[in-house]
Amino acid sequence: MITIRELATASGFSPTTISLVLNSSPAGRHIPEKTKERIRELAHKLGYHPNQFARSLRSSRSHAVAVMVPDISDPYCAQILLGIDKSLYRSTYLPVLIDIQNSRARFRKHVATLLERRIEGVIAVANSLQLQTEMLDVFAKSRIPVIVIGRESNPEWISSVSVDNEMGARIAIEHLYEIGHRRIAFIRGPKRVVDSVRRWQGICDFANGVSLRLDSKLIVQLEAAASSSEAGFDAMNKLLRQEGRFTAVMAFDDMTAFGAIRALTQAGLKVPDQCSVVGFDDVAAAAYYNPPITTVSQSMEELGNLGVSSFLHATQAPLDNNGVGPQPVQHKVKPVLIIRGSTAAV
Amino acid sequence: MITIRELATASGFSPTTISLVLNSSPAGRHIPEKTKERIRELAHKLGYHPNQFARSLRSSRSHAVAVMVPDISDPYCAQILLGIDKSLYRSTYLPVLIDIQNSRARFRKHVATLLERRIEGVIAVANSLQLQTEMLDVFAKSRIPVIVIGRESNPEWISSVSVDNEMGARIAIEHLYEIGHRRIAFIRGPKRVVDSVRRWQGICDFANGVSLRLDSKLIVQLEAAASSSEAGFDAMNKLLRQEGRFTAVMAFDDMTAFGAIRALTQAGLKVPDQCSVVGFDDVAAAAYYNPPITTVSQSMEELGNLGVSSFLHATQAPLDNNGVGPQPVQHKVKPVLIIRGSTAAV
DNA sequence: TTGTAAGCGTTATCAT
DNA sequence: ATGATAACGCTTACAA
Repeated sequence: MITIRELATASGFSPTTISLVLNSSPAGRHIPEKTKERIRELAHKLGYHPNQFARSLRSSRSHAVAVMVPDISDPYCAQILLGIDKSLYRSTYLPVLIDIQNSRARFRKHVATLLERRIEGVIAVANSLQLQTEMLDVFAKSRIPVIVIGRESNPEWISSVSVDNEMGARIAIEHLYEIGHRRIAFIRGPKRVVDSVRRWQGICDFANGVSLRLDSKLIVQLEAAASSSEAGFDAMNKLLRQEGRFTAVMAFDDMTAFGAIRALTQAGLKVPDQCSVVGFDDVAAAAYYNPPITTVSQSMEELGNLGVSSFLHATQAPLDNNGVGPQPVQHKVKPVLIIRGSTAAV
Repeated sequence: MITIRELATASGFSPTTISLVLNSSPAGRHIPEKTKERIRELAHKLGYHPNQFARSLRSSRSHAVAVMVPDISDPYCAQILLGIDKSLYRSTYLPVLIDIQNSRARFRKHVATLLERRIEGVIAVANSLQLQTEMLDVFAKSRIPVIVIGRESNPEWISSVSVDNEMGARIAIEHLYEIGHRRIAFIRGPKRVVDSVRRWQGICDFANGVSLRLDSKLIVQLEAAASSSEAGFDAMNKLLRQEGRFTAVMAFDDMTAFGAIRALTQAGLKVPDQCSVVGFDDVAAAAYYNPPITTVSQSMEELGNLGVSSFLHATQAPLDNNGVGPQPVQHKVKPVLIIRGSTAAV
């Protein structure tokens, strides 16, 4: 691997000149174009690639951001990652993907790694509240900005990007209501997840507004911390076993909806003809499920984009701000209803 | 951020001693346990984290591997990533995730980044053949080992981990045959994809063996390079429009199968009662699709694991090998049939 | 217009 | 048993 000094000897110029040219430094503005040309050419020909370690060591800038996900195989994460990656690609930052695997031990081991690599920020996708707090402590101590993407929640003193869950739930139930559904069943998210609470709030608000009665028999509560299609399947079966009738189901999220639809189908009920189902998230599979499901889109790619902007903003800010650190920003994006084949008029 | 020198002054020892202790270097074996204890404690108390840049600069080892995926939001990648990540976690290597987004421009820009960061290897998931060749040139020049995971294909002079596609296709059709299907339709993968060819080979072999006739009317060919549920949907409709009857469909992969099932359902045909469908890959969604699909499992997590072992092997090898570089290894894993709800006896 | 030299934080080598 | 020193490759004052 060729170094700048070798390049210097090879070209007859000094390392300084090479450096100035290759970085287009303002200090090198008086170097004649011809020289620059020659140097660049030679660098290319010899396959010179500046050593980032040396560079980082000198400049104490790593140009790396940690991107933390609770579970990389979660389709919810995938879409957000896509957005993050696309945005980061235009910046000078390289993402260091960290999969926490919902394990505290892993989290802790990774923290050390990240600090050693001097990452300049953390973009965390939908971490559990507990991890967040811990994260804040440890990264704040090193003045590393943390941006949380995904779940609404956070203390005000941390930057976040999330969807307006309350509004999302409202537009979903509104849709069902408008196409004539009155007896609607609900699969509520786990109580400990903030999103569940917000979404339920949206539902209650709407129901109150139009004097729609929410029948407690038609409400099941998800228990496990993580949502899954299995949980949705079980919940739906519980709903089917009780006597109350319903024409539509609002699932906590898409995964839950998938399970619910399977249960419905297995019970011989056609979706959407005999029962409508709506999800939440607009996970990739929502579009190709059988049937494709009507859902509330979080536009997760955009969440990712916004997360990156927030990070970029945060790293710039210290310059403006006299040592206090940048003000955290709370982005909240508007959800959009995507109508597909899992809902129909009664 | 505290440095080793600050730690030295704070502790009263020299940087050398600190380094020896913190790295448990053999050279430090004569340092009394008490001293070591004290140093470690202080390091922890002051939150000392060795600067990896300095370390890498000194040792010219980055402890980083590039993990290249063609498209991060592809569920096929997700599972493999999971395996890679889990294996890498136990090693000293940090993955640098690179999403190529199927774009040559992105690929090229990233190559520079990777070389600058002195990554020690590349684990590439299912890249198109063209990119592979290019990759080999550029990385081979820098003696960086490349491992290709996923699609069977490669020249023998490159390490790879892939599933036995021929066998996979065979066990799939064998399953259909055993439960009584004789008129089987096929959605073949794109011609340019090596996997398609292999899988088709497996099918023909089996058909020959049992003298099963393959009706050309019942074969549709996917055109686009990438498989998608939409393509499967269209292909299935084409199949439905022609007059030949069939009781089962073998799809190129799971995504195709999803689309096919949707088309079948929309046409009023019940899966599996009126038509069985098998996929290939065992993507996560295969388990929670409606109905859950019978498919050939590539055990992608294991592919990921094997990819990492191959990489680890390759980086170790130069030591054994006198400068020639390690022998590439071709791993081929056995696929397994996962029987779920999309197939039934005739 | 170009070059010299110091220093970023670590660790390996050689002293003491 | 511990310490001084040089070197890894690069950037940037400062000199020329």
